Amino acid sequence: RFLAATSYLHLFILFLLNSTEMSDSSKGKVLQNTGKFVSENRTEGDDFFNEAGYRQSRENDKIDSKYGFDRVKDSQERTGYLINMHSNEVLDEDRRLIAALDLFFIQMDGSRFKCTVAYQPYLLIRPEDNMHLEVARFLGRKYSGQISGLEHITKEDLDLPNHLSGLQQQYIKLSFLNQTAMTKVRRELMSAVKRDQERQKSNTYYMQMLATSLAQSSAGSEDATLGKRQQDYMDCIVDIREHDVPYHVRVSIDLRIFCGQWYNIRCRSGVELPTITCRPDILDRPEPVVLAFDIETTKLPLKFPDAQADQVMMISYMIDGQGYLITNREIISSNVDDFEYTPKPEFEGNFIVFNEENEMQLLQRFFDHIMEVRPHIIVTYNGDFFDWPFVETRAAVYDLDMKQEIGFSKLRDGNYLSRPAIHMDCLCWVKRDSYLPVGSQGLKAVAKAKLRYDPVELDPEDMCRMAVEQPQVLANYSVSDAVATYYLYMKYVHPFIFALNTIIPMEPDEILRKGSGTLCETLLMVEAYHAQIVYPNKHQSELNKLSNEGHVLDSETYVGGHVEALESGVFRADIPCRFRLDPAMVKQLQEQVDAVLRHAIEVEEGIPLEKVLNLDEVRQEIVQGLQGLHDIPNRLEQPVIYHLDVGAMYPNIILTNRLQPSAMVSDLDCAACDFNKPGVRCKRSMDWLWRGEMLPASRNEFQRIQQQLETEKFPPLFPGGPQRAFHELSKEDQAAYEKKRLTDYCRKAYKKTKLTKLETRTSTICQKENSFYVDTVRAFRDRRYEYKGLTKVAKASVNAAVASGDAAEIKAAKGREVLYDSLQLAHKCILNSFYGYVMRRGARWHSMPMAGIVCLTGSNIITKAREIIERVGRPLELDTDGIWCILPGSFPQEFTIHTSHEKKKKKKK
DNA sequence: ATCCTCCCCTAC
DNA sequence: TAAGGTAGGGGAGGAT
Repeated sequence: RFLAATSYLHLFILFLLNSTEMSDSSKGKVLQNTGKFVSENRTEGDDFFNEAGYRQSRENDKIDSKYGFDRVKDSQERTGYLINMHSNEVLDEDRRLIAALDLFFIQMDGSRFKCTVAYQPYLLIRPEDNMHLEVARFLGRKYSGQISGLEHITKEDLDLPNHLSGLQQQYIKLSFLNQTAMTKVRRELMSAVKRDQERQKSNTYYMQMLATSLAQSSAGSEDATLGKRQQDYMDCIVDIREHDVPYHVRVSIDLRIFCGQWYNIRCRSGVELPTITCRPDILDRPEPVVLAFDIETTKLPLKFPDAQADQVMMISYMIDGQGYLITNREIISSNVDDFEYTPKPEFEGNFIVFNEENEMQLLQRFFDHIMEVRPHIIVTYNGDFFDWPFVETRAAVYDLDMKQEIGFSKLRDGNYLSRPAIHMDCLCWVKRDSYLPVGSQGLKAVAKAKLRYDPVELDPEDMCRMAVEQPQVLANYSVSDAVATYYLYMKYVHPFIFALNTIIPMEPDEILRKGSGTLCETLLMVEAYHAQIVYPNKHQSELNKLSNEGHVLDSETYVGGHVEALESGVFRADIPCRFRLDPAMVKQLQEQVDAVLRHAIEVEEGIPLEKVLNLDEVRQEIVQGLQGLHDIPNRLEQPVIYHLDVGAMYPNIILTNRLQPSAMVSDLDCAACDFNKPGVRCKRSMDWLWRGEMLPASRNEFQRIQQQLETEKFPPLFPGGPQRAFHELSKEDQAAYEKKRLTDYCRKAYKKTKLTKLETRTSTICQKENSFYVDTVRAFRDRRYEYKGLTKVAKASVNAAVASGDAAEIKAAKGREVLYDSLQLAHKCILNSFYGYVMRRGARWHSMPMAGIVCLTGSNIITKAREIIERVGRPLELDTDGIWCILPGSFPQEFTIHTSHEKKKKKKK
């Protein structure tokens, strides 16, 4: 009774606080006490209202308002560009905290608003067959305080035997008011499922034993299980799905809401779902307020700056192209005047200087300026690990709380983030998407490679001296980093991230920072959801797996790309080489000339053969050239050097063979499938190479070591705790101890710790399988082709501009060329990840056979190509999908085809 | 002195 | 917690 009294008192005080606050801020509309404040069915352990959650939600709204994102309360229709989203919690009309997604919009005129979509988080569970109703009733009772909705649904399950005939899997969808409630219930459901799976495993062994010895036990065991079922329905839950989808990803997928798009938004009363309609017809991008900053600090000679002892000397930043510099006059010996730093005409930088007395005033000035302009996006270069933590620490020295001042603080993975403003760290883009080698990932090198100018460089050891001796020079340098960061962001990072934003259901800063495999998986989740396909759970690797021969596997994988280094030396077009051609191969090429020409002209260029004007001449020239090579196959002549490569090899292998994790089927899958009739063509057999590294010890030796471990004691879980027996350790720790002990044993007994084995394995790929995976890959490949096409167009316009001598146009066209080229490169990285993703740890769609097949198929293609080349020239080096080679200079190479088609001229190699 | 493992970095 | 993959060269440093 006492507990109940305190909690009511608590709620009541919070309620009072809340309603006064509301009437202050919401100007007009005040949430009324509906009288449902303390609802009848509320129970003690009820999580619908928790104080911490409520305070957090208020905190969230406060900081959002500080940046001008106030929650829309009227029902007027607005058009807004969705720039960001964050999960939040709001009170419903029963004053319960419910999960919601805050959407951050910019309007055409630059004004801002926030709109909130309430959406219940959910997960799926699958009870044993014929137990759905009972389990649903049971769960509804057991979790009446937590579960807010319970629904029987069906989903496409690609692991379900015979699903191609239309069979679907049935699930119970459990919805929750908020994530706290879901997490709590999920924990118990998951351990129930885990228990069941272990029972299943031992059951199979048991059943196998039974099947071999006895034959008449089925009737009795059914009765036994029936009795048990009535005891505890928790044990009837055999699977749990989609319980680990981040909330904002869930809402974004289900409601098809993506950042980087325009929407019409009309809110309705209370927390009813607002209507949100996409406006793909609006193509203009709004211009968000972008602030890029960079700091210079003092430091000791040959040391890295230490935020505890060193100071910020300068902060330079750009806001929408206008530069600012704040100096710390305690360090900088004289005032710095306004100046200009424009490394290139298109990267203009006029700097206004604020000379502040000391570091505290410098920081305060910076924070005040941020709150004055309220940037949508703050840009840094390695700000996550240098600038932000340094500023935060220095501010704390003066009792300035950065989170209080501007809303930024260290959140997940040590990244500095805020709710209303996005932090874009350009270094993340450089690492994942720029295709620059690690040695060129410094800001200076990136500016050179991507912005195409030579930035000011300065030895860090000279900086402190220059603060005293040459403040203006230091200012120039300081500012150059802010300029590079700002324009790098505007030119490359922003267009790329906000292009991906429209197809990947995440927050912009996540799209910038997540691994490429996560981006792939999220794209796949979007496709799967809309194809009604239930998500597989995250893949878990088996601990201390045994090989087919009973050895403990240290690691297993597949053989990857094929590499050959064939010749070394200096090869140049002006140094003659000796060639020994194979006349039979030359003859063969000669015979295929017609077919090759037709394919190149009709299929690749899309020009009908009859529109070609000089087909015969070209054909004749090629045939004659080859004839010359055929007649004199041993030659000493100047070479031509080629790199021949297969375009987008892995994605195309995936597409042509319809390779996808769920299509890798076993005999059992096919046996259960209705389409499996004699002579069917849906089963494609493909080989791959498995490679395992295993410990040489036998199974018996391994078991002896396991028995030995059972008798030993192990270090406590926490210092000072009791020692633990082997079975008290976690499964992972057990496996680690086993492997460690076995390795030591092998070193002594076998004098080696590793046996490597290769095996050719064959897998069947179902060609009828639901194609959502390959469809996703194809869509992404085509997206990349679009950017490649645009690169080509831009290149052509550079040439046209050069010809016309229009300086401004040359620059603009070159800019477009670099932009589209880097967009297509970035897409290439994610495209290739669709192959690598299937072997990623924890991938939902995981498959070693699929990755192995991709590589072996590619390896065969490139090997075949090399065999042809060595008969008409000399291959020098071969790597995965390309061959460096030399051919005789007289080999037929380049021809111009004239057509009457609207494309006037075509060049063909 | 030699081998082995780990780490870093690049090519694809 | 979050996490594309394999092939392969080369250097540092420890074990034998």
